[in-house]
Amino acid sequence: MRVPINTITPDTPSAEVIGWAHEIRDLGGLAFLLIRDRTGIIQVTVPKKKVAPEIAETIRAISRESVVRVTGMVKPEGKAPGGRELIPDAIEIVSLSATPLPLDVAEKVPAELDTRLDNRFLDARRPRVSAIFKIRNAVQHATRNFFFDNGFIEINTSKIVAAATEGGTELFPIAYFEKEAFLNQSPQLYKQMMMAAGFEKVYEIGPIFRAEEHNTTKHLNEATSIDIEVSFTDHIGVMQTLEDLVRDIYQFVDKTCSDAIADLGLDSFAVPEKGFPRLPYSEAIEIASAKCEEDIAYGDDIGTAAERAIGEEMGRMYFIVDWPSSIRPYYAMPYENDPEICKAFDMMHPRMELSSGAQRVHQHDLLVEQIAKKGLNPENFEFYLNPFRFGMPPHAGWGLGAERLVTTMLGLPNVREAVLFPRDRHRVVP
RNA sequence: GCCCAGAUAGUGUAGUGGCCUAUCAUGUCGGCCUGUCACGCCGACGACUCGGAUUCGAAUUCCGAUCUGGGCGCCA
Repeated sequence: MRVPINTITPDTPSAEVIGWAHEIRDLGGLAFLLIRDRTGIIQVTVPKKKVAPEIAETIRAISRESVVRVTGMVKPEGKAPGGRELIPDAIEIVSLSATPLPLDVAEKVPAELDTRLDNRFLDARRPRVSAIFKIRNAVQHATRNFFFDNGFIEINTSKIVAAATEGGTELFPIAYFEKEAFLNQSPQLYKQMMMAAGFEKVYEIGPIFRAEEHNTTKHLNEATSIDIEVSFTDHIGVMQTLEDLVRDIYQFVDKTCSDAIADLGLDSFAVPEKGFPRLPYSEAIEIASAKCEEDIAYGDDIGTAAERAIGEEMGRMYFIVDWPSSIRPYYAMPYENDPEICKAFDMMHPRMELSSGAQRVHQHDLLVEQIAKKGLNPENFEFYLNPFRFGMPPHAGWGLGAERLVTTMLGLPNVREAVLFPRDRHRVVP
């Protein structure tokens, strides 16, 4: 019976392991074979004169990264990693690996991200890479738990749509029989429709597609969005939900992923403290214009340099609130007493934006007015506007970039590190 | 969309016109080696992205193509 490598202790009498040949060190009369599975590494020690001759022969035939099965006695051994080693009774090559390897799994020689992504299955054999995806798994698990516990309904909406929901962003056109269709850039419209459907609290974890030709370490053309929409609340309410969720995710990762965190070599893993500051846009602009060379004025979008300057000043996760209505989408609810600003927010990590959301406009006529104000034709929004005519409750929501959350949480240098098979400007394979 | 940079063995690199039959590491193959843990030692193998130009001579300069990385804008 095969056992996971990390379950073998110095007290284990005997074991069968199946895993990948991580390294082979042949000293002549004595050989060491390191076997790795997803739980850890164990050393197989082969004193060639004391084991069956066919075992010594098999050892010579093993190439690195082959899948091998070893059964044998476990011996406590201070000199071996993990304080134990395996003395083989039998070794079998289950699947021989070809040589040379396209990249060095043992990480003696680094590989560039591009090489790694071309050979992602090999790259992901490296503990520091698989650790990222174990943590990503915990992030999504914690997210689903959080929403389930808080009475949210998970929805799955179509990624094939007839038109843009928000405008602005470029869409990927696809052939849909005799019609033109697109890959969806956001579940925004569907979430809002479910408010009209009376679901009250919904969330979706799903892909979003954006055909923008950006080329940065924080953009993807296919990303995973954690999206919520909640009725009978406002932006303040969903901001609190967002802060609670993010802290909950960090706590869950902290509690359940200590091995993965250690594999990543993180010195510290800090759960963000309660009470993310709510920084009004106008104050954010003041900080940015004081710290940045370039001219930054009220009404400008917050660019990369400004974002960095403000993040430095804040030094923790924070919200930017009370944005000018002019630079937010038509569906962001303007303040009743000051329609020049709106109930929209961004949630920021000092490094980058993680989420944006708002209380939405739920009044049909106001929405038409807002669409027209943006220079868009309300007639093109029939499909979107229809639910607003038949009893749309007040509601608010946000979208949170799952990859960015993981990237900032783990201090990864590039958002592509947090995606198994990233899609960017140049990459469609594998 | 705009801008910048880069492309050398399987991998990661050195190399600013002749000293390049191209450096180093890792790897692979062969040999030696009984406590390695980046094992060590000896030997071998393996590369200048493509096309054009300049030049007596190009990995190196220039032009074009292809591929790649990054910055900006916009965004999650």
